Parts: sequence; C-alpha cells; structure tokens
Amino acid sequence: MSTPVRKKAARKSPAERSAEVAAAARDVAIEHGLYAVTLRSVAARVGVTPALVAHYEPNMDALIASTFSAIVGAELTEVGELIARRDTPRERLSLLLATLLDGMRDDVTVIWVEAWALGRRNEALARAVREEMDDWRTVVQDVVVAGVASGDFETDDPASVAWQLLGMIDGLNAHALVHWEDSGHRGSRLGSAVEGMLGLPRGALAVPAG
Amino acid sequence: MSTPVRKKAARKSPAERSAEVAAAARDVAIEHGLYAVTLRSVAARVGVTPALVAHYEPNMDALIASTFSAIVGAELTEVGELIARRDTPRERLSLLLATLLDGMRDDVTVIWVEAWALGRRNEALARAVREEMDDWRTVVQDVVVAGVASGDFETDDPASVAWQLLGMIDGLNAHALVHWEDSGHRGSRLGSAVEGMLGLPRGALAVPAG
DNA sequence: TCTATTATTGATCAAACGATCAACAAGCTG
DNA sequence: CAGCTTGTTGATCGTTTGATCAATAATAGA
Repeated sequence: MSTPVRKKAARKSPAERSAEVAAAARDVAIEHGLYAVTLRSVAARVGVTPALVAHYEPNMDALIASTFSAIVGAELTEVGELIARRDTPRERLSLLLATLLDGMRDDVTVIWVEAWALGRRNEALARAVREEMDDWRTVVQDVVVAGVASGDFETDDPASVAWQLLGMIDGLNAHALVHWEDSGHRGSRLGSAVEGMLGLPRGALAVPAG
Repeated sequence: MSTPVRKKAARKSPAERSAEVAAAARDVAIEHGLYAVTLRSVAARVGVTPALVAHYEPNMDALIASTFSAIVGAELTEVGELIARRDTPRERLSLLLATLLDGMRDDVTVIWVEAWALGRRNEALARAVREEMDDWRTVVQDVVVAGVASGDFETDDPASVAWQLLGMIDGLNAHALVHWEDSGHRGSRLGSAVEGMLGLPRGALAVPAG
C-alpha cells in the first residue's frame, strides 16, 4: 500500500495525455516547487512511465519552462480580471498592491524565485521568465498610464515606474517567504512609498473596502 | 593539458586546509552560484580529492550555508563601513540605496536568490539566510532610527520600514538580474518612494557627490 | 631515529537525474 | 475479423551528486 501500484495506464489521445502531463507538472510545481518537476515525479503523478512523459516533451527544460508560464500566466489573468472591475486608476492600483501582497500566493512566489535561479541554467525558462515579467509590466504600466491621463498620477516614465513597482512587490514577497513572521504587515508601508513615486497625497492609496 | 593533473597535494594543517576549502567554496559560489558548490567542484579548486573536502565538512548543506554567510556577511561589513563614514542619517540612507542599487554586486544578488530557493531544501542554509537578513535589517534600522531621532525621518515603526526597504532593494536587484536592459535606471524611482515612506520632501535623498 | 598520529587518497556505494529504444498491445481502419 | 498505426512500457545507459572507509604517507613527538 506504500507504493500505489500502477496497473496498466489506459491508452488516451495525444492531446488528452499531453494535457494530463502539463497539469501534473503544474501540480508538482505548486506543491513542491519547480525543482521537483522531474521526469519521474511528473510520471508518477500522471500514473505512467517516465518514458511516456519524455515522449510527450522535447526535454525537461521545455516542460519546466512551460509549467512556469502556465502558473504565472494564470495568476496574471486572474489578477488582471480582478482589478479590471475597478473604475478609477487609483482604485485599480490600490487593489493591485493589496492583492499581490496579501500573502495568499506564496506558492507562486516560490515559483518566481526558483525561476530566477533556475533560469541561469535553463535558457528556455529564462526566456519564459522574461516574457512573463514583461506581461506583468504591461498590465501595471497600463494602470499607471491611465492614472497619468486622468491626472491622478504624476510621472514622466510609466514603464520605469511599472518595473520598480513590480520589483518592490516581488522583493517583499520573496522576503516574506523566508521571514514569515511579519507576513501580516507585508507591504504595509508600500502604499506611502508608491504615493511618493506617483506624487500622490498621503493615504491616497488606502485600501478600498470590499 | 585539458585536465590539470593533480600531483600529490601537500599535507597542511587542518586550520589551513579548512580555510582553503572555505575560500574555494566562496570562489565557486561567486563565479558559478551556490548550486555549483559541490563536493567535487570545491575539491578540484583546492586541488584535492572530494573525500578530503567531505573530511573537513560535516556535509554539503553546512558548507553551502557557511559559504552563503561568508559572502553575504562580507558584503554587509563592506557596505556598513562605507555608509558609516557619512555624517547625517539622510546621507547614510542615500548612500546605502545608491550603493546597493549600483549594479556592481550582481554576483551577490545571485547568491541571495539561489539561497531563497535552496533554503527550502537546506535547513542550515535557511537558518543562515534568516540570520543574514536580520543583520541587514539591523543596519538599515539603525539608520532609520537615527534619522527619526534627528528629526529627518518620520515613522513610528523603523523595523518595519527597514524590512520594506530591504525587500524593495532585493526585488529590484533580482529583477535587474533577469531584465538587465534597464540596469542603468535600476532604482531610479526608489528615491521618491523612500521619501514617501519617510515623510521627506521630494529630492531630499538625491545622491550626494563623491 | 623510531613511533604514533593524522592528513590524504583511491575505490566504491547508492540515489537521482535525463534520455533512448526495441518491444508490446490497444484501438482504428479497411 | 485482420492488419496497420501508435500510445505505452520495461530495461537500460551515462552522468552527477553526497557519502563512507580502509589504506597510505607525511608530520610531530619521544
């Protein structure tokens, strides 16, 4: 009973099996990190042989890269849809900060940190990381641009501001990963920092109710 | 000529050899990252057998942890002495930010990122990371406290401010590691952000000459 | 100078990894 | 129902890792 004996593994269509492999890789990554996404761990999760996983993927570097993109891309979509429901740039930015720093996505933060480290030895992953970072920047930059247009924000380089914002957020989350003690206060001072960056009056980014 | 043939390896005192091993581990980590610090890579660098490295270290987790502490601790000492030469808290903070974001220490940033990732599988390293982070926080916090005392800064929680500052800095550096393009502007907006956090007038943290 | 200590080594293990390939068998097609 | 396609497997290879241990040789002490 210790090792769940794999009986035979039903024959499935390539599309279906391929999707299974991708899903298993995502599960493993979320639970144990990108480093745990191996030929054998993914195979075990799907309930097939390591050889079959290798059959569906060109190599593990590619699977790890696509797994990273899937996880991070899903998060971006989710957060993007969430803030899109707010009306003003100020509210959107405020909600964006609050959401990304609420401590509910530490598993994704681990993926990010591991990707930064692993990307140095996995070129496909490095490319994926750059792409996802750029997508995130675009979303943040759009909010900033809208805020400048509406007269709420004040900056002459929204792209730069977007980069810096994301850097701060990722740094705070990465820190919280290790120094979990003050998780509650994570980003408690970021509001006034961002207010300083965007020429806002103090308290302008206070978290909106709901 | 491909493999530098190791002749014999002179017998040395335990203290000396132990120091050699530690130094070699630091070199390997700086050049190729913490992941490259293996029994064999360190042994090759010292010019001895992997067995000898194992003889001097309880296990590789410990060597990796102590290597991390050595590298990061040295950086802290260096930066600490640098900013101590400035007179006012405002100058010290300004120099601290400028120094940590000048892009000259990307090799150390890699060590940090790898340590955050590796720490999840190496308990000794995780402890070392927490210790070094706390040492850094202390240094930054001291500057903030001094600034509050002198009336330059305004905050009711210097420790929290210190954490957030370090989080931002590490995040920006980690980002720059991947998105090297805008390395020049790294942290260009952080000044006004920090001014917002500490209730400073705009431009108060402009980099002092020299 | 002789002996006891110990720094150092070669050999070797087991574990985990990515990857390949001939062979099997399930299902589609005629 | 027969035959071809192909999803799937078991076996196996080569590499890299951390770790152990008896044997060797250099040093220090008597």
